[in-house]
Amino acid sequence: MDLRRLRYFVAVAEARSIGKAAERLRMAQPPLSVQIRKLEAEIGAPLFRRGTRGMDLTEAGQALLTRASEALALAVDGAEAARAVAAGRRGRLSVGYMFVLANAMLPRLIPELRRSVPGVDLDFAELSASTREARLLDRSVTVALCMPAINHPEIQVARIGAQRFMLAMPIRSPLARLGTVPMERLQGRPLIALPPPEQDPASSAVAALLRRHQIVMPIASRVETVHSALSLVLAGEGLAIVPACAKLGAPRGIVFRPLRDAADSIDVAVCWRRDSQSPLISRFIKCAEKVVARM
Amino acid sequence: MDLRRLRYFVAVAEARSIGKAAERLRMAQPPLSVQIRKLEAEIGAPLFRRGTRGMDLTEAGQALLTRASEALALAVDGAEAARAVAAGRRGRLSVGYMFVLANAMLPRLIPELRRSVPGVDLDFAELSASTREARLLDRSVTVALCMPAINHPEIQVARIGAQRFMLAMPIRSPLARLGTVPMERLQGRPLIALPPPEQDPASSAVAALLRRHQIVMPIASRVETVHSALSLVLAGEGLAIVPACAKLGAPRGIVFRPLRDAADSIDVAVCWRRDSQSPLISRFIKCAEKVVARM
DNA sequence: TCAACCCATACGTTTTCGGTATGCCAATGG
DNA sequence: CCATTGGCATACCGAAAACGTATGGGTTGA
Repeated sequence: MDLRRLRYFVAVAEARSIGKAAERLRMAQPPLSVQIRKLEAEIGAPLFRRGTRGMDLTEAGQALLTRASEALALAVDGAEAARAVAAGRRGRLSVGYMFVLANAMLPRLIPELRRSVPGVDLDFAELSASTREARLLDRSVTVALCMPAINHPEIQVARIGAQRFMLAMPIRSPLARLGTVPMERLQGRPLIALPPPEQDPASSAVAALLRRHQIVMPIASRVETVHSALSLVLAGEGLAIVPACAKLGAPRGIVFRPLRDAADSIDVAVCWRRDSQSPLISRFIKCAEKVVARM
Repeated sequence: MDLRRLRYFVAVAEARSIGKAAERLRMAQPPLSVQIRKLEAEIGAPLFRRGTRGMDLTEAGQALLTRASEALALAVDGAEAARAVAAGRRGRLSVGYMFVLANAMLPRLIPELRRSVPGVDLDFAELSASTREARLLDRSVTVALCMPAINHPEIQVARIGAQRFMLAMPIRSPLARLGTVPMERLQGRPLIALPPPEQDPASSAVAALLRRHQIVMPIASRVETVHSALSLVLAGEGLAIVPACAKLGAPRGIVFRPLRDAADSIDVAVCWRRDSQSPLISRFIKCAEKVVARM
């Protein structure tokens, strides 16, 4: 069963004549006649009644015609759909994100994306650092919004901005009086930490910052997310060092202060599989850059 | 866009490997590899990611896969549907009939047909004699139940039985006393006639019967159908000479009597276009014969 | 009876497809 | 570190299929 034959068949059925159909198909009449007879031989039944004034579908031919037209349409539609997906005009863009970042970015990012990639299904999932990496690798997400970037040979990274570290504390903490908190004031105070570096690279940036200033902060608790950390800070369990964007959506009663002499920041990055060459990725990066720039 | 290529593509996508797919397709690996690359060239985008352990669909490939599978299924289904119609396993059988006959036959004919041609859509239409002929010729009905047969070079006929002529009269008519009515008793009595022979061949059979016995009956009325004739008979407008099957469904107050010395009968026939070679027609004839035999 | 129209057949040419042989690359194992 | 294995890609050749030109045959209509 050959698609060319079906195309010829449909043309002849519509033109009700081999000659007319051959003209429309830009070919000579005899080979078309041959192809139609071969199709009839393949089906095992006549598809046309040959009259003296052209061809006319038999009932079997009509049964074939409807399905053949559909099959043809599906084939060209399939090719077009594949091209559209390859060109980024259609498809799915699945984004893995972390809540701290997304809370600040998504409200602007989503409309930006809808404008930039119309016709593409968007799909967002809040994921922990290690899950983001895993789901990038198994391709169940297309891109991940990370802070900091994922470090993995298969994963490619585009830095789209940075977030300064801020100290988060309860509003009635004595440090809250200061506009900027000197690093040495952190010495010995309890820290609400994120999971250790092997699970979440964010905490290694904090650790590096403290180490550089020779500050030791005992770890009062380890929590999964920045927002959990802020809850413990509010409860007086300790201080947290978090990216500036955590301000958005932080509970009332928490204040944020920059750390004096510590211009440290943490990279905001888009990560994706090195072998995913979808044009949606660069479009996503452009959108994310634009949103981060205005944060 | 070639259906073979799509078939190969689907096979490779399912096997996730060119080698495995080639095995399943009973062909060597290199030509399959070539065909896949040709398909990718035609689409203009890679459909697979080539890994060291086989092939994996890209997003574009997935978009193509769903449609390609559907197109393949439709193509084979189309071929099968055409074969089924040609073999009479599916299709449509459109029957044109006259009410007198159908009234007696349809209740048995329809179940018979459903058993004989399951899967075929049945379609019945009551049509006048001239309309039956016209709609056979333009193929809007497949077969016609006629009494008598249609006479036309393009139309083929199978005689499936005959109906004796009966005299229909009001129950209180003096002739009703007789078990059999001698032809000479009809002389001069008013006749309720059907349309003239050029419109309905049935009336020419009646005319021939009367002429042979040298009976003249003035025509009191011409009506379209046998049942209209019976209504006028009931009203006392005249007598009617009708096929025996008219008894079924005749209004109360009408009696039917055979005509003595007149074994005349009118053929019951199935008619169809000479060039409609559908196997449904012979099945229909068999069913109709069976039903007529038990009338 | 002739011309026009339309489909079918015949034959030579060209395109395309499939098979075999072989190369390249990465992962695996001693 | 080298050899082996597994998988896809490339090259070349023979075979099959399709297309075009030329032509035949049947029907319609002037």
